[in-house]
Amino acid sequence: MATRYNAREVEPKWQKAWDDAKVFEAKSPSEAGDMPKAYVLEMFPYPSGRLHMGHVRNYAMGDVVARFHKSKGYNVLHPMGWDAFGMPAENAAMEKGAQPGIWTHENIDAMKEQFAPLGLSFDWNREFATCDAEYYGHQQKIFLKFWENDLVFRKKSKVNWDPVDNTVLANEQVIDGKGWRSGAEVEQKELEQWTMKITKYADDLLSGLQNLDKWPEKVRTMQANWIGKSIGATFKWPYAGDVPAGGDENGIEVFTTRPDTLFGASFVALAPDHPITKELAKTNTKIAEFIVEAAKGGTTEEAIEKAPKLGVDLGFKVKHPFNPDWKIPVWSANFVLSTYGSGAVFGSPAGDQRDLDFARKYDLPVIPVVLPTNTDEASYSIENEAYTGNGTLINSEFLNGMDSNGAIKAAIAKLEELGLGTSSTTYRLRDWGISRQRYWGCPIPAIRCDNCGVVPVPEDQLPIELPEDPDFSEPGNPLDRHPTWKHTSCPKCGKDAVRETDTMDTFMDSSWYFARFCDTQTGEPVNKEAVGYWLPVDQYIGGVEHAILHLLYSRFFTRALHDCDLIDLPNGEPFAGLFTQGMVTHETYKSLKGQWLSPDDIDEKDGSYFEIATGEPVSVGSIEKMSKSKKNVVDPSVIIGDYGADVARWFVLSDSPPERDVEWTQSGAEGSWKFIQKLWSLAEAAPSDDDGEIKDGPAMDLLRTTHKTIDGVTRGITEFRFNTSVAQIHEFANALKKAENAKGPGIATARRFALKTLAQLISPFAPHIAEESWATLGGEGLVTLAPWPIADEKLMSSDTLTLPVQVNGKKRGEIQVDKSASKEDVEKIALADPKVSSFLADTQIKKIIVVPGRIVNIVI
RNA sequence: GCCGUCGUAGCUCAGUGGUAGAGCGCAUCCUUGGUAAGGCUGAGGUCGGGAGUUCAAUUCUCCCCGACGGCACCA
Repeated sequence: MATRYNAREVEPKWQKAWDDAKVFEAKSPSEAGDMPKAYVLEMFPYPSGRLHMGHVRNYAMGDVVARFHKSKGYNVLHPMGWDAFGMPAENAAMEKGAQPGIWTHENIDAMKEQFAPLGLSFDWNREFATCDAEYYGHQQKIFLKFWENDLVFRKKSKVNWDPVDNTVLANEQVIDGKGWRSGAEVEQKELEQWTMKITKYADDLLSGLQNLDKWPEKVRTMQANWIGKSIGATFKWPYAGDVPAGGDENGIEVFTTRPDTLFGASFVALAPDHPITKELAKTNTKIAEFIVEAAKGGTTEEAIEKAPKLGVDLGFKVKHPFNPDWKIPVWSANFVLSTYGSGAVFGSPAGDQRDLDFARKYDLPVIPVVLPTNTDEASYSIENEAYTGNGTLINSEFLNGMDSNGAIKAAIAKLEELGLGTSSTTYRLRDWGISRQRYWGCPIPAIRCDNCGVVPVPEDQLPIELPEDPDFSEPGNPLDRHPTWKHTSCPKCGKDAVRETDTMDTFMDSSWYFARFCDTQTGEPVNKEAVGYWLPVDQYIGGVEHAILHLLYSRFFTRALHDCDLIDLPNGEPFAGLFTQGMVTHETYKSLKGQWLSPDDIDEKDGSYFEIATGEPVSVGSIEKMSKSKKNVVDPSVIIGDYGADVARWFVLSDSPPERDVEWTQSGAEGSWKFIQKLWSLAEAAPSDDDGEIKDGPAMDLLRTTHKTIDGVTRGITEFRFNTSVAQIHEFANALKKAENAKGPGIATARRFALKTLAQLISPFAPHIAEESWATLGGEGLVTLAPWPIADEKLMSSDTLTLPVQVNGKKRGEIQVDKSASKEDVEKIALADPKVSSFLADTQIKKIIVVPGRIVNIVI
């Protein structure tokens, strides 16, 4: 008797079976023996309290990979935890009076409850939250190690300062120059920051990218751009007169990638906050005014792009390095960045658009020095467009006639000979300031003592725990104004001292959690042996928005941990394979009044949408990432409640390629529901017993289809194209449906084999119905633990082929030939085909092209 | 401006130097004891546009158009 598939009963049953059998617990290296290991990790979530569809997609993908490897006999580590520090908890504290710790743990509990019904193959034994004192205590130990090894230091640097909330803001928290929370105009402020020496590894982080062949090209390019290696020369421009106030004795240092254009120099420009500029401004109001003016420009990209070139003559000159008689004026210009290179450049207007714009504005000379290839020197001139390419050097004394590359080398050699400079490499990457004036983060284990300066907290005093009674009634850092927390004694001299009240950037927390997962019980920050076994993560999955920050910081951390001898990871790479999945999107809806409406608020009638509450028409907007603000969210828990986890999982894996966005639609969800039902009806209709050997006919066809499907689905998984696996399973299900009416020797055997294979193939995607089908079919044990089927290549194709026959490149007929037929035989059969021959009447055949196994083309 | 990805059926996407495909949707019909349904059949495509290479181009090359993403006063 046929029954309806009831996900609500079936899914919890199998989740319990997996739990009872402890199938998702990773084995220790010694238990694993010869098993290969697979560390599958999805970026751990921030515990916002609600699971969203993006999570479902991310974790469903990881689950496919993890379950597949499990079936392939790997020892799989697939852990889950919580990236639990950060601003939202403090915002909740300020808005609702919730204590961040309590609020966060409530959220974790709520999300864990939502995770459970999804049936994901996590090893929950290894769960932790980064806000656990145990975890961040270890992080403090790592911090001390880094400190010992000069990988962390204190540095004054410019930061975004929100004067209302009294805190540093990250760049991404500054929107149009204003604090995202307070709306206050953000100030640039010099602050002492704890800083990670990521630039120590700049070159290694760059060259390491080349070996990450299982990373998306896009991410590698983004990181390479971010690191921004430039090869060129650093050299000095000696002063033509006295050393200006604030200046280095020997001259002004500049960096350039184009020393070949040196003879085109017409000015030297310093950043508005270069020491010389700042010093001169003290006695010169014009310069002082310029600094203020230059600082005004907005921080948005648009503002930067539109900002006109501005400058001020600083009133002194330098000598050209190659000709001491040639005096060049020194300016300060708003387009020179103090944070890049030495904060000073020389302007060679003919070869740089910015320099040209500047020169035209302030009437400085423009000397063409690079002649593009195949250009006549006599008629060559620069108007308002600089030539930045390579060419032949002109107007450049000893460099004349050389090509750009040769001239670069010659110019550097000359600078070295003169003792003014040398070839050098500059990076765009800057050291990582990690101080945050926040409560809800990992306390920095340092103590400030009037006698001894800044002193590390002794390791045996760790963890420095956060106080549980922060006061959020006013802006600023609750740690700093806490009545007792910061007061302590100096570990060195014992006198009264204060703790560092800044906490660490939350990106610190996520920079090593994957190493902690390897052994969450160890009393050390990380267990070297376990890390040696599990790392690198074989497959890491997450959003592309972390392409630079999190992934670069983690690559830095593993290098630093290795150099501090905390782990052994010679090539320093934490993630061997990376996949960045697309978002889940949904249509947006607006009411007549222009308010966003949730999909739950609307109804469809005859193809148009109406607001349920008012009956008014609804305008359908663009398809966008699901977001609370636009209300275009579909709650995974509701979907799971209505349709079950397998349907939700199936949907997010079906339509789009994993790296692209997927649009959630009601009809698509219903389609997934129907398909799950179909899978169940197929299993139920299975013959109860085999009926002998599979021979020719429908049984053999089904067997071939089965093997083709095994191959296709497997490749879809290993190539991270789950949507193609899903499509093949659809086709396979159709073939099985057809086979229900088929007759012939061995058809029951073939169907039973096909159905059991189907259960195995769907198990990484829709594991619950896979188990239920498997059990119905009499499969042994859990399908989750059954070895992955292997496609028999011999059975993937048939003995005869259908070949198209073209006449002059157009298809005119089809012929059936034996796989082993010779070219001559194929020609004969093609020419004999009545359809084909009708096109050949009364003509001369010029040529017959036979491509074995593919096609026949008759040229007339 | 620079870099990258993409453009195939109404929608979401496979695919390939040689027969243009799947799922969903749509239409017709069948079933109404698998019923928040199921099944049969079908329509629907100058494979973004143009040029080139080739016996043959949706596929390779070049140019153009469009969409999306990243970077961007980085010397």
